[in-house]
Amino acid sequence: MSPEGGEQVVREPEPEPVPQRLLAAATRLFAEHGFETTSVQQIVDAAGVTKGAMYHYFGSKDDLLYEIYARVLRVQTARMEQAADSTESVQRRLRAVAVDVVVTTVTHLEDTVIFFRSMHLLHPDKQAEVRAQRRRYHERVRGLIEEGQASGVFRADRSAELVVDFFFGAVHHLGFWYRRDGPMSARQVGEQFADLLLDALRV
Amino acid sequence: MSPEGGEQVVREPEPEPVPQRLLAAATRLFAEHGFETTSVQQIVDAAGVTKGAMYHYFGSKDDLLYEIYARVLRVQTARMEQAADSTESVQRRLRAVAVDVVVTTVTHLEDTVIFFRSMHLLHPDKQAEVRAQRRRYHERVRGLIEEGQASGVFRADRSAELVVDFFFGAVHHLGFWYRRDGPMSARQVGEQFADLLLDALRV
Amino acid sequence: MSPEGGEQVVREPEPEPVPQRLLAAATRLFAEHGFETTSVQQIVDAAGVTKGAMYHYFGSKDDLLYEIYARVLRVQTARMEQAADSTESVQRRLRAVAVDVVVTTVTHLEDTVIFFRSMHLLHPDKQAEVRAQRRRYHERVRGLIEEGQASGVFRADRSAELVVDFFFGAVHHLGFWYRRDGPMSARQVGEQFADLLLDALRV
Amino acid sequence: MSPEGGEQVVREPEPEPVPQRLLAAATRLFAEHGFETTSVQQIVDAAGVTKGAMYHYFGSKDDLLYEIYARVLRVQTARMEQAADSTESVQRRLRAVAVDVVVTTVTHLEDTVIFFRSMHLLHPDKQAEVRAQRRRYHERVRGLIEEGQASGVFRADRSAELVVDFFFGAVHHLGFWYRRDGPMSARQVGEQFADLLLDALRV
DNA sequence: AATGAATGAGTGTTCATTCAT
DNA sequence: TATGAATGAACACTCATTCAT
Repeated sequence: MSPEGGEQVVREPEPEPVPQRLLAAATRLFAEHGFETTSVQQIVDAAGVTKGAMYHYFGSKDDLLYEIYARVLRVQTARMEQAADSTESVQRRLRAVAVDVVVTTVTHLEDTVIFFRSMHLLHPDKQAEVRAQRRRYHERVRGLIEEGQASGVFRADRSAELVVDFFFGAVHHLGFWYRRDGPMSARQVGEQFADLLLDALRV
Repeated sequence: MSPEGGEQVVREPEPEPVPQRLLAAATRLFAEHGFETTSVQQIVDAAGVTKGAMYHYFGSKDDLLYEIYARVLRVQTARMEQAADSTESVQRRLRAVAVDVVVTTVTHLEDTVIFFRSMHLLHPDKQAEVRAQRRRYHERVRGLIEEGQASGVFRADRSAELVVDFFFGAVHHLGFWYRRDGPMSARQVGEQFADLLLDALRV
Repeated sequence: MSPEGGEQVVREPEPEPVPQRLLAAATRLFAEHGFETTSVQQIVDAAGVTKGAMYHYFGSKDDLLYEIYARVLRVQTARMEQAADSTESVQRRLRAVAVDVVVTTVTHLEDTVIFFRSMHLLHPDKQAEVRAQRRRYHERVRGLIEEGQASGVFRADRSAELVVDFFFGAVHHLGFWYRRDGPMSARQVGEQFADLLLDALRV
Repeated sequence: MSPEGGEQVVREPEPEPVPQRLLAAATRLFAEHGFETTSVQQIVDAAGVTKGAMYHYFGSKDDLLYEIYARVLRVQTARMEQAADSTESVQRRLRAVAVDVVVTTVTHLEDTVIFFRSMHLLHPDKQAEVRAQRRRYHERVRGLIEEGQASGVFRADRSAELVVDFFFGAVHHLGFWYRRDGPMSARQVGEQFADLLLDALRV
């Protein structure tokens, strides 16, 4: 197995660290078979480690689920804030945010599917944490809409809150029908979803 | 057991039949604790029967889940078809369908939540059955949109299919945020969701 | 369904009585799937009756098993006694008994298989009854051998008891290898088994 | 836990490993109460372990049954081959094989009883495995008989196959009557069974 | 950092039997 | 005679987690 003689050793590519391997395996299995129907044994087998190793890095099976979604949420929040805080017009900023959330949701479609399916199995405290983070996200977007309504570029007789719930409902449901090997790219869907959102706000 | 004398006996109100009691108990518990984390024992205890009785009427725990959602789907399909096949203008018909699906979804919000959470745990055959039924539903609504696009009352540069997926995504996600004791009635949400849908199709 | 008017009614052939139908169904199912892995529901379904009907005629599932084998044992005992008590020479009588037990065992091969597999599941009292009846059977055959040994036509240095156990062991094991659609008829096997038995007793 | 001082510690005798304890307990209980009427709980209680431990080592209750008999079959096959392949005369080799199979069958009488009673409950694949192994065993013995028939030391007008079925039928039925505390030792029965087998082949 | 044997509480499901009708 | 809904105890099996090493 190990290099026998020669000075010049050809290194195997550094394997992914154990925690990453575990998260990747868990994501795939949870998406394929569901959180509850995937056993810790299956996860560690798929990751090529043992149970002891998993419990060394993660406190519980729940922790894996939490980490999977928390990662996505961090990424989405960072990207959304960058778009929302830019110097563009509010229409362009809202459109950018809308396209981006579709694209990143599709990029992490498994994580999103897993999450909306299984959030209710998480410990209430962790559920609350994620919900709070999601709420902050929604509120920033709602702020964008209200900003446009206040400045007259968006129609003001639409409830900004309801529009946000409507739009993100559609986005969070992507996992139920979007197929990566289907006819539309993530960006195409994002553009069209953004169109539909802006339709609803056109004066 | 039966009344002995001739005097007027006060009858206990006829209790709900066992299958209905089981479905009601299962719906409540699945919504509250999730499908996988609710045991058959909890269900039969809540329904006041024994496990044997449950397995007399339902083949499995899965069957309960299936029945819960199949019932809703039957109701929604019947109501949608009535609205879609009326003699009103296509705009009014589409609006009626949109309002109605929101109202019935909210009426059966628990069932809907349960279903989208747990569909993946159903036997593949049953999943396929439900999906097929859902697809027929969507297709009828898409037909309505295409009818309007063909007759020029809806803008034709929106993908009817994408609009359907967008709209029903938002509807199916209602369970994640709508609260019956909140500020908006189901009908109010339905009217506003219908507005947003028609915005997207206005020429 | 039943004839309404006409004098000349065409009768369906009288169906087998319920108890017989139950025993026949039970025999087939026990042989195919085993006693323990056949449910009472399967038996009554196969017999085209309901559970209540079965419990009307049989006290328990055990009773079916008992009846199945008791019937065979009665037949075998009657036939054996007829052959053993005839006026032929002892060699011819023993041979006739040997051939006959093979033939009747093959005729009722399912019952025999079921019985030796499942006797231990019977209530001890019923087990004892059957054992006693079997023992009487064996003893009558042993008597035949001892009669031949006493009269000098069979070699006396073979233990009659052991020969009986040896021979009937082979007979009772027929169910493990004999196939009705195989190359040998029951009678052929019987003749050869009889040969082998008499070989062992030849002076 | 470990010895603290330098003085001579008296070690408890190393306990049997868990898998062996489980097999021993299962054998005893299956023989006493039958396979189907022995619960896994009874087995693990008797072995002094928990269910989890059992399922750590054995895939199922079936597996225990399979292992019990597979072990015996391995032993019997090895011993038979040693006797059959020796340099003795074919008569002496066949006799040695016959005596030995009786002795080892009696030594493992419980396993044999269990097996012939319960083989039909095994998964078809495992049944096939065992049958195939048994068949190889029978065929080696049949080969021995045919060898003797070809060289003229056994009478050739007996079907070797039928003789094998006859003899092993008797052997496999030992469990129904042989008692270890009875008047005959296993070896005595073996010698007499061998006599009866050779009687049938004497020219 | 990592193992893997062992735990023990819990799961969905089966089934012979009873009994009011 | 016969029904079939209902019982209730039992069953094989699973699994997240622990812990001595």
